[in-house]
Amino acid sequence: MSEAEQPGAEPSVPDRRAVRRAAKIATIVEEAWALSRADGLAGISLRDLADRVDLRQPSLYAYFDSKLALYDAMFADGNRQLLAYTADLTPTGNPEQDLTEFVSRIVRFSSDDVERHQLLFQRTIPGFEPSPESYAIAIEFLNRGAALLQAAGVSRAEDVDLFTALCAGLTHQQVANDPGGDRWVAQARRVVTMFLTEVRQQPRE
Amino acid sequence: MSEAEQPGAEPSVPDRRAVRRAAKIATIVEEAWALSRADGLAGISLRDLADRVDLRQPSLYAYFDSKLALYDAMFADGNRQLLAYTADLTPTGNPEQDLTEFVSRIVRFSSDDVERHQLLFQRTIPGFEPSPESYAIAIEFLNRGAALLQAAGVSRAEDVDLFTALCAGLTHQQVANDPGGDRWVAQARRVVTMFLTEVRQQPRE
DNA sequence: GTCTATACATCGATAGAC
DNA sequence: GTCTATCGATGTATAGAC
Repeated sequence: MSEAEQPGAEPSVPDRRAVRRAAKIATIVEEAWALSRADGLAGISLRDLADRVDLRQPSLYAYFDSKLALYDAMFADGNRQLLAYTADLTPTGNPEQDLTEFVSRIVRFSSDDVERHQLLFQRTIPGFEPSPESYAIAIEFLNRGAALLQAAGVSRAEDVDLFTALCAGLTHQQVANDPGGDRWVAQARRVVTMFLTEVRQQPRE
Repeated sequence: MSEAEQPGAEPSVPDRRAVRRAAKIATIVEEAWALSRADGLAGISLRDLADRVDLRQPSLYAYFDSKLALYDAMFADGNRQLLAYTADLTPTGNPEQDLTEFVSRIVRFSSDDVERHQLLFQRTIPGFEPSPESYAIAIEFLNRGAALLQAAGVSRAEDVDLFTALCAGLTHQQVANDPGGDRWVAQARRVVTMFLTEVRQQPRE
């Protein structure tokens, strides 16, 4: 916890400042999620948020240019959480098994936090569009799914479209009708099997 | 346009008033949809809405107790539109064909109006929950779908859950990634065939 | 960076006159 | 039912001290 500078360690000072700043931003985003769970995603008040992080409302502008910029940071954060949520998945050599686990995770992830799901997968905040930097994280996740599909021999655009619709459908129903439960999570394997059977039955192109 | 009362036609006056009132409410709801298409569902301003229907903002409260009550009227209206959109579907005796047409209609309906889809199928407005009366209309539509499934020999809860997820997935992807288009509408038949094949392959209970 | 103080426009909602 | 007037809260933004 020493605040003393090491001689010759000059660059460490701005680094420490950057670390502190990043930590504060992380705290703000975390509290913003907490607020959204209480008042809805669109119901976040910047004054309430400032209270939670021991700041005055104008001081939030030292970290975010606008409320939409806060949503953008939350969007990036949520997508990073999604990547982390599926990070330990290692291919077993059985594509059907891998896809099933992948789908289960996605549905569970959405079910775990409805507001997060709303921000990541629904366009609900008027005027909000993710920045290219934040969107890149979302693309990274999509690529991970595409790689799994590729390993299962799925690459045609219509087949990929079908798969994304299946994932979206399971998550949507899970979130809307059984949040926190597993009524649709439980159908992940069935859906993947059904999907692969359908795709493999199509004539090769 | 006579305002004179007919002798002995006393009950017709409150009736006419009720009709006028209902017509005004219908106009307000219609303009609310138009506004939501421009500014987003959550972006509706009661002042803008009042302007569109030649009222001052507080006068809207003669028709709706709150903004949430307006959303409730829109929810009921949207579900009535959905019922009307599928009203001319008559069973052909071919359940697969009937289900396909049903799914196509649902997806197209959602694709036609993203904000309407958002209000009907997503929980996006903080604090909004449909009233029992409005929700009953939604249930009526669900029952229509359940009847079609029954005709196709589908009645198990897991199978119905799977079907609703398939519908939700197609509509979600269509709305999110190709609004107004038909990229996922075009997969309706494929999805229904895939679904019925899967369901009929399960052991009878 | 953070604060106090303040400003502005907009919002949903209410009171009370007519 | 409709109006005018007004309220409190909000998002947004800035000035200026420390």
